[in-house]
Amino acid sequence: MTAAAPVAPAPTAAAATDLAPHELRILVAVDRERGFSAAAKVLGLTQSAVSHSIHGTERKVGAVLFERGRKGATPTAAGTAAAAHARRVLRLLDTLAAEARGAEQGTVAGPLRIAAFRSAALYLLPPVLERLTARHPGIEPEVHVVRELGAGTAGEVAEGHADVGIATMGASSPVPAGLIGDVLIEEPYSLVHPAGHPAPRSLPLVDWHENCGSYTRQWWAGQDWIPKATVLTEDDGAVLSMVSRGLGMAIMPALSLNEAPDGIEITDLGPDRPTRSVGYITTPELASSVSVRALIRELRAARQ
Amino acid sequence: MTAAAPVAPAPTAAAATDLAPHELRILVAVDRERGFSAAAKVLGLTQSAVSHSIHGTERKVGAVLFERGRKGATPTAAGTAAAAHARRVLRLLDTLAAEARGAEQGTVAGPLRIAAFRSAALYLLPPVLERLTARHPGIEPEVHVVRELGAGTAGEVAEGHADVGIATMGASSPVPAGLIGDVLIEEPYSLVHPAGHPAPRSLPLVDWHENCGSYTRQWWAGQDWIPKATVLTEDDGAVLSMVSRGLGMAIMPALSLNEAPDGIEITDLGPDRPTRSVGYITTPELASSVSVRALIRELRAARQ
DNA sequence: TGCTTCTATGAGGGCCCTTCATGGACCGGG
DNA sequence: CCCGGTCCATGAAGGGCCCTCATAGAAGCA
Repeated sequence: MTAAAPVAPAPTAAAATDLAPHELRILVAVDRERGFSAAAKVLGLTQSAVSHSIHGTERKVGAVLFERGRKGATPTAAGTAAAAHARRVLRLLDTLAAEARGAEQGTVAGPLRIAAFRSAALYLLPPVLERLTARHPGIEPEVHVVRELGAGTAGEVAEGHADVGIATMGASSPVPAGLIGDVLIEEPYSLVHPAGHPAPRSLPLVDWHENCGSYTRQWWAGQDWIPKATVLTEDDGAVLSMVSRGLGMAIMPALSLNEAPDGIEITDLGPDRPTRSVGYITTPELASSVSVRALIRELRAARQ
Repeated sequence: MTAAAPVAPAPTAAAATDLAPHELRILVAVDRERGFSAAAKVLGLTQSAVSHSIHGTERKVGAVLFERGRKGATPTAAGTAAAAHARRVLRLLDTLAAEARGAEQGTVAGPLRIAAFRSAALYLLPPVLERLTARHPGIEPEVHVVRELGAGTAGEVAEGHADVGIATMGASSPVPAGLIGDVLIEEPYSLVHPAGHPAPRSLPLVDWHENCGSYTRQWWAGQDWIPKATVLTEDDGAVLSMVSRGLGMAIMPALSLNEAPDGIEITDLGPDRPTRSVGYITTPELASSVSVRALIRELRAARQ
């Protein structure tokens, strides 16, 4: 019974496959800073530590995560995917502690990162968040305005930058693969034009980048009226500004019309008007988190 | 730039708040087993290690997670919430590695880890892998022979040790939960016995561990012939060897008969013969990877 | 009162992460 | 051309952390 037996120090070798939180943080930092040295500086570590850590991570994952070059490190496809997951894991670790503390006190607390496109952040979220924080004072919502281009708000959620996304959803792709969500409201498009204009339909159509034409394209196809010209602006706020100055007319969803200035007339397009769906998106693992569920409940209640 | 800085050994104290994977595993085990000692036994650890770990976890989380009592440990509300999150974190950590590998293979090539039972690895995979590597020279298949006991090849896939598993599938449980797959071939069992034996059915039945009797049990139930004795051997190779030496007869699937030595006679069991299904199993994440899809395509093509 | 079965706690050892030194590779300028 | 600058890689040494080994305390049961 002395120290004779070495008492197998590591009976299971399978444990060597999971990544520790510090490894995840290093992975995320390298992905963000695009370099080992830069990541080391941000983390307060040595470049050597980062190099060793990434090396070990690549061994455990079984894939090359970064392309090392003279100008730093650029993530491979595997590295990008791994960093996205790492952000989600770290986020979930944060909520674990926050919600465990909340469960002890019977409250709901912790940060809640929301990605939303501009008009949703300005006109849809404020009343919702007001009621949410009134009901759960511990929740700290944080809204990031994201342009609904490319992956958009859903991309922010998938990559672990946000917990919940407010997104426009085409009928074709309701929710991206690997995420979950639902439609909250279906809002109509209306015609907006300078007030008192004699022939608004003769003006050029003003559109903006985020307004993926697919929502209105089908409607246009059924119209015998085709605008002579189309002007593309930066965002829906700029569209309204142009219309109010008499420079054109536009087809805009209801959310964007909350900020309609004077000098603008809004015309309903009738029963066949185009619509777009606005919904929420989150990850499967966060969907069961208390704060996310509380937010979704308020969103649903607000849609009426 | 000299050694002016005191080189603080622990510059950040915030790192002390996140939970390592092994702590999460212990947390989940205690929640499931309702006791420190029971969890320790399951994890192959000491009760002391579990106690220390939970203590540290509670300190990091900032809440009491378990109510210690005479009959073990029962989770508090905070403990239940924490354990639920811990399970999600562990699952996300698993998918991290799997999806990173999948993303890497999405490019062109990479290692492809296949878990297969013995006879599949010896007689089913070689021609398939030959065509696969001929078509995709970048793919490096790596076959692990796994005994089809317990979780078997599906377990290897579920635990992230393999990308694709070749498994025998009972009609009852086609594919384990959380994994996806499909049946490739349905192969018949045949009677094998020493060549020229006057009364082969009077010999003892030779069976082997992996041959989960469930496939043939139903067939036996419909037979009026019940073997006098059953001998259990290590694997199907040993069964064939015993039969060839006249020590018994056996009911074996076609795949195992590829290596039939001389002195063995194979008899078809007729239209009501028992069959077993052999299929592939993979994870949803990897199912979309190029190499895995390429392998499955070749497997399907080979089944004819 | 023993026996059994829980958990708690302190001391010590080994693993692993980090730092410290290097070194190699590459680029641009004098 | 070489030299300084910027990357990352690598091997060796140190320290923190986690685990095991003891041992103790507490509670139920015969």
